[in-house]
Amino acid sequence: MVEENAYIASMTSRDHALPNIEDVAAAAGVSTATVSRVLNKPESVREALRLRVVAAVARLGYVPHAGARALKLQRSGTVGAVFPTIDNAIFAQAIAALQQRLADAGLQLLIATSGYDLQTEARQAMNLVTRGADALVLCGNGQSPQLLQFLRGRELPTVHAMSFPAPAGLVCVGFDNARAIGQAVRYLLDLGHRRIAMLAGVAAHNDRAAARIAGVRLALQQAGLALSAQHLVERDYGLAPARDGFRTLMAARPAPTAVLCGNDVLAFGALLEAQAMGLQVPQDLSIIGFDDLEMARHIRPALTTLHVPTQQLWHTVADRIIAALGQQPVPPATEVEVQLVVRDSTGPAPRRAAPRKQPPP
Amino acid sequence: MVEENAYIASMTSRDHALPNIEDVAAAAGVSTATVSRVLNKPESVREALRLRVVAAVARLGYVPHAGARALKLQRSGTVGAVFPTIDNAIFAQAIAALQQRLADAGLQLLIATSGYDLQTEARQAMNLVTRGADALVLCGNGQSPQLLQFLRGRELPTVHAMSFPAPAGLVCVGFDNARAIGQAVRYLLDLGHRRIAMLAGVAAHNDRAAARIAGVRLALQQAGLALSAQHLVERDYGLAPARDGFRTLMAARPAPTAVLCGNDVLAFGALLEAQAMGLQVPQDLSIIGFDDLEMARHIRPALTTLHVPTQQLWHTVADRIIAALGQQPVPPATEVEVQLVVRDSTGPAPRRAAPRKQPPP
DNA sequence: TGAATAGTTGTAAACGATTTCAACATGCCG
DNA sequence: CGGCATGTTGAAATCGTTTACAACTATTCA
Repeated sequence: MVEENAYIASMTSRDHALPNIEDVAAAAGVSTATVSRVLNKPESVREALRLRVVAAVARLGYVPHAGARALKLQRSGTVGAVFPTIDNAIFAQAIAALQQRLADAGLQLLIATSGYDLQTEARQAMNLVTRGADALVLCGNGQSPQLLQFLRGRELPTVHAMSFPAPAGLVCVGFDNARAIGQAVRYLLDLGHRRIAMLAGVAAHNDRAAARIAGVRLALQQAGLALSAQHLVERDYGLAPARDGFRTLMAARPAPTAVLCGNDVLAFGALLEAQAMGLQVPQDLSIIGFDDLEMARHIRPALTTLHVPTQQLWHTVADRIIAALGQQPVPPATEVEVQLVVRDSTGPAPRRAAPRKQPPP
Repeated sequence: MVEENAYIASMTSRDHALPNIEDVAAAAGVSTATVSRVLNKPESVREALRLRVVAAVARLGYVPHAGARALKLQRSGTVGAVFPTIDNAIFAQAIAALQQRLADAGLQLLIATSGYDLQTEARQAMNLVTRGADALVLCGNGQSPQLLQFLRGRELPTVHAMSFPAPAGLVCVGFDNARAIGQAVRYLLDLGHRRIAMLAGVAAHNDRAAARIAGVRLALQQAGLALSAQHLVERDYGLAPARDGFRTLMAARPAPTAVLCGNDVLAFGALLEAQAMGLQVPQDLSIIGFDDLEMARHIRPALTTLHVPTQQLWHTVADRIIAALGQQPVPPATEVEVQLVVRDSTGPAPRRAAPRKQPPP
């Protein structure tokens, strides 16, 4: 059966190239219109013919040409997304959730990365559009003006994820970074901490990192405190930079009794470096993260952190995209809830001024 | 300036749709052929004309239609890759390296995930081809027969990553999983360990996990030992399953003095659970991972593991794809070197039979 | 029986780019 | 000044689909 079919196939198909819809039509003895209908609206063609066509498709191994399809339909079934990096579990999960939901709607995700650089983000986004993306997903709302202008000109459905609210005219799904981290600050204040430091992401070119710093500033200010310059360091999101940054923070005098971290990766670095320095967490020092990665509940001491409902957030992003592509109305701003999860890396402020060592003269 | 341009644009372009190459040609007063040449082979058109065209392109915000281009050129400039998951740092790094190198060659990466399921992998791969992928990257060489047949029929350049060698006719870049893990086994044997257990990935539907188990079996056998059933558990790659699996292994009697893990994530789980159980690593128990993720050198005790040159591996994968698309010869099999990195999670086998507790009767 | 209707199928015209081929202009040489 | 090579440009065919429209068949009802 199989050999016979293969033989027929080799007789009927043009042997120099991939099978065509025309080849299939010829093989099935119908017109190309019928083949197309079988593939796109099967119920509109008679059972007998349909089976003949399906058989021919299978026999020739026919796959419709995506480009031709996109050309005729004026859409590619493709959604572009630009992430700062892929090498951070929070974005890996984001991609997984986004892709999954889009795939359910028959959409393919195109991914690009910006390395936290606005120019690169703009280039990559335009590149995705060039490649035929029907819609775009971006992180935050700190895009370069020229990119925003470009998108406005194209009327391309775009969703800004992980920020809330967004400037007028933009569709966003996310949370208020400043307000979210305020919860953590107030929690530390309630525990009696007064010397609170921040190990932040690099604010330049990253609106979320900047918002988190601003949130800490604001919450401290509301308690009559300030975030002193020496109690704020910014580092790239990586374990090695985090450990270095943490060491810098702990060299400040007076040393902080609590360190708020811009994300969980920074917090893991801080935790590990604290252990290496012989500090007891949370007795000597409290540490708080942001994101609630899987490792946060497994590491010892388990990390107190701000839980971001990543899956929900990115599923919602996908839903907004799907709605927009389906010409359905899209709510301009959607907020997801970020909640403090208290685990074992935070505790009451220590009584002593500086834990353990005295500063060198 | 900007407003003026916008005004002109709105006058000259068909206002109902995106600008066409014809619109650009009209705006510049040239033929579509010239516009195309300016975009693809600029040196072949006179300076004066070229500038007129470039200006028109900018003014209209023209972007060539990817589908039309793919249709005419019979290639999309797109490479598909199917990963088991994205939510594991080893694959995140892989994607980053692959994407970066492909982007340098003007190629866009299309990503899909299989969830470690062969049927899903086949579906996703075909989906990527349908979407116009010019080439394919797959993990391992354990693909379903029908997928392999489909690919043969299409003569689609395909690279199998992370395995070596590959069956005849397949192009692969990777390492010999069994041989690699053999190094770790021999190292443990040299340290005096005799009761060596394995916390493996799920072998069914994952040729790499299976090969690693086989490698441990073989290396033990060469030393006159065997991997007993109770000293092998398979778990999904996640911290929670890893901890559960580790607990199961340590309940075996006699308890193992060393645990080889199928990858670093499993090893992290084992390490954390060991600490939770009050075991001293490496005094009571040695643990070895596979992959050498960034966390491996930061976690305490630092993890002894098999270092995989991920970046090099995936850059090479990209190079193979680029060569194949450029009609250049492609070496069928490329091996990268996996090396044992000794850190602090391994040590001499303890003298006592079972660490700490005695087995219940 | 004939006409109207509903249900299938085919013909052919787009969709938007690239590129062959021919036409034209220009510069050079004899 | 004629002929030839060289360099630019445009007209038109082509890639593989989808779909509006027309054509045809079968069914139903008067």
